[in-house]
Amino acid sequence: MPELAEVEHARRAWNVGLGRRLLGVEVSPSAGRVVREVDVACVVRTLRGQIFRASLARGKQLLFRFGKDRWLGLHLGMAGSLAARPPDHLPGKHDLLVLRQRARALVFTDLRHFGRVRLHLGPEPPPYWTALPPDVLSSDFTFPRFEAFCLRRARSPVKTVLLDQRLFPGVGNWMADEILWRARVSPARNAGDLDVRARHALFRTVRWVCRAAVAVIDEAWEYPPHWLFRHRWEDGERCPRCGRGLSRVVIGGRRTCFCPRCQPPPTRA
DNA sequence: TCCTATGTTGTATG
DNA sequence: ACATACAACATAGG
Repeated sequence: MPELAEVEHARRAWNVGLGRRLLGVEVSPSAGRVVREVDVACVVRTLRGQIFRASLARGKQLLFRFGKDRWLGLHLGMAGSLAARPPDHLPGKHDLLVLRQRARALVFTDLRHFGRVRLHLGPEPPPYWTALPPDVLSSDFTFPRFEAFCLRRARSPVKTVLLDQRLFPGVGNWMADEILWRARVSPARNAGDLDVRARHALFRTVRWVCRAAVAVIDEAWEYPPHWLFRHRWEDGERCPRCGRGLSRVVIGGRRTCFCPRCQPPPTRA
């Protein structure tokens, strides 16, 4: 379930092992697609015996440091998760990576094998990491930058633009719907056609939803009933704000749920 | 059997 | 070079 908040949750799930040594490293024989750009033997050789030193998350990207200069990059794909298990954990079918410590096993599970494992050696984080765009909650996520990006993607539906990780790292399919619903912007409207009110609402709401989602996962672990999240998954549900029946369509190849009353579609000229 | 699913990427087209 | 659109990837569950 990896969007921004779940990725952050995954990072914390491994933190229980910080400061402890990796006694063994196991890569599942079926991890071929996920461990596709690194040699399996190299992963084992690089990480085994090292102490787990740091964990970082940026958008949907995760980075873990072992020893002084060994970095493990993870992307959870569509259905990946991280967990700490008992030390004698027997790897399940989709446990693609298991890092053994004395007191626990740190496990990367990926049911759909859309995730990605990377490796980097050096005192600094890998170049791709350093080049990642600013977090939406950082001070570098500015309104002018947001506006310029909307202009660049002027002919795309705003729903599609919100999924662009170069500007909205961490925003995924359900978060994009949540943002648009709260900002009262139709997902079908082109990014270049947004009026100034809609642009401000979106800019504010992107940050609000990202912050709130992390807080919810941290505290309650369940999104409240007044979130669109709880109502977007099947046909026939009602808008938790106005009670009108929700619409479900496909935009840019992705399931999109919105309220036709709160988010009136663009009127065609 | 067919459809769906919280994501990215390669390729084709304009 | 840039923007846009979409099939493809692998798997499980309804």
